[in-house]
Amino acid sequence: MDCVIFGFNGDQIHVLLIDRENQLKNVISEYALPGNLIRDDENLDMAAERVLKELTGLSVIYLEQFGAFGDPDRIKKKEDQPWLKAVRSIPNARVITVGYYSLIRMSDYELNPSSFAKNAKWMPLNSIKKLPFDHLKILNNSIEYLRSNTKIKPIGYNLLPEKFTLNQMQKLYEAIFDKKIDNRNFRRKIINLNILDKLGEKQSGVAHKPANYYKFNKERYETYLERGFFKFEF
Amino acid sequence: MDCVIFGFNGDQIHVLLIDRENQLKNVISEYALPGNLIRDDENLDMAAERVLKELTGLSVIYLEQFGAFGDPDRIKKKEDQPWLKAVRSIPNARVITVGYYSLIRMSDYELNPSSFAKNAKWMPLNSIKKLPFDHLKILNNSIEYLRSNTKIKPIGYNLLPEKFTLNQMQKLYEAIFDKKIDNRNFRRKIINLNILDKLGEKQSGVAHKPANYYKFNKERYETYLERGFFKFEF
DNA sequence: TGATAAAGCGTTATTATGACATTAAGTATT
DNA sequence: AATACTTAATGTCATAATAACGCTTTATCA
Repeated sequence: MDCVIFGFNGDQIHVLLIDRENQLKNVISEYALPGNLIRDDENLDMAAERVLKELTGLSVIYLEQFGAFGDPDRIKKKEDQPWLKAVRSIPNARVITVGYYSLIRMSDYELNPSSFAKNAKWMPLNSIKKLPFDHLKILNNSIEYLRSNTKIKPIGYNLLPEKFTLNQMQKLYEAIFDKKIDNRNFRRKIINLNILDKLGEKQSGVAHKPANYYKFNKERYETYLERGFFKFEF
Repeated sequence: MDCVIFGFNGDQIHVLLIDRENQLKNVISEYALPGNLIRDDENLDMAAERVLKELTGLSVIYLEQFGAFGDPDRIKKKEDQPWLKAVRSIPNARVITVGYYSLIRMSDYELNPSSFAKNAKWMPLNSIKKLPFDHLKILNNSIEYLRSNTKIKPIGYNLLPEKFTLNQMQKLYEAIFDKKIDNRNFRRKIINLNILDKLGEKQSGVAHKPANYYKFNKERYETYLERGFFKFEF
């Protein structure tokens, strides 16, 4: 069971990693995806929730499964052995893992540091070059999954603040796809979806034209979550 | 490891099931998805291939993972106990399964019955009302997965005969989505994709205007397999 | 020769798309 | 008070895609 928790800070996509050094001394410091074994009495969704909570303190409402990973050598890397020997009762037992991911507001997590584990840390997605085991593969899969999900479903309810501007939303999409998007076309598309309600409010104190605040229309958002938007509906 | 093998006979979607009675006497006759335990030395893709081959004789080129299933009570149904006791060394051990699916031409399978296991059988998808364990849930998930895949990728390369008519292709889509599609709009959409090459050939011996045969343009087909077709590309 | 059955073409009104430039509304600076 | 600066927000146009339709074509069969 491994969890990929994506966060957005208004600019970059981040991933929540845990520092295994704090879990165990005299093992090379290394950040990893929060993950652990599944108990015999819990289902996969429950396991994901529990593991995440135990390792990071985070209670996340919605975790989604995106794949299972089971290369026989996924825990065979030499540098991963010390950690396994220290932590697992059968260090070299074959382990298949199930990947879960979620999207959350980074700010929600940063605001209450006391209640969270000290060894969890946000890392900018682009800066993650190395992870133990097959976590890099798992991470890459989760990103692909996130991207294709973003193409067929609305997204942002759990990543953006409750009130947000269209440009904040656009930045989120740009961060996910790692590319610039034309602002007029983006606006038109999003607005025509009708998943947003325009609030009367505007930004204040900014040294430029203040933007309007929007929030998601939950009902329509959820309709699209179920239905999806496809080019080929037939 | 459980496999959902979809087949198309020109009219209905079928699913390949195995009859457990032939595997083991004095157990209630029941059809199930081909499935078995994963070995310690094989990865998930390999396991799916092997399990399928062992249980049905089928060598399938392409199996795709669609999900992991791990409710603690997925093998706790009373009626499934005799079979488990007879077959598993630890009958009530907790088992998490990974679902794989594939699409194949039924005719390929029917033409060489000798080389295939006698206890495998095609069942029309619509007629499958009961399966052991959580196989019905797995099957339903695979169908959902197949449908949403069909909306974002070309499909049919492994389901249709090498040469086929546009109407055969339309019937495949109608079978997958279980609904009628307008023939002119379907043709236009498919043709504009440019994934088909029109052969000079026509049907013969049919009591109506003979249809043109087409085949997939592999190159463009694969381009779309990778790229997908999305409404929201940004 | 006409009935039958499926194949396959075509139109129209509406909507969505991509590519592109300018104006608007605030603060900050002088 | 005037001007600079910065981001927000709106608009157009040519092209492409869509859904909802009806009619013609080409074969066999009786």
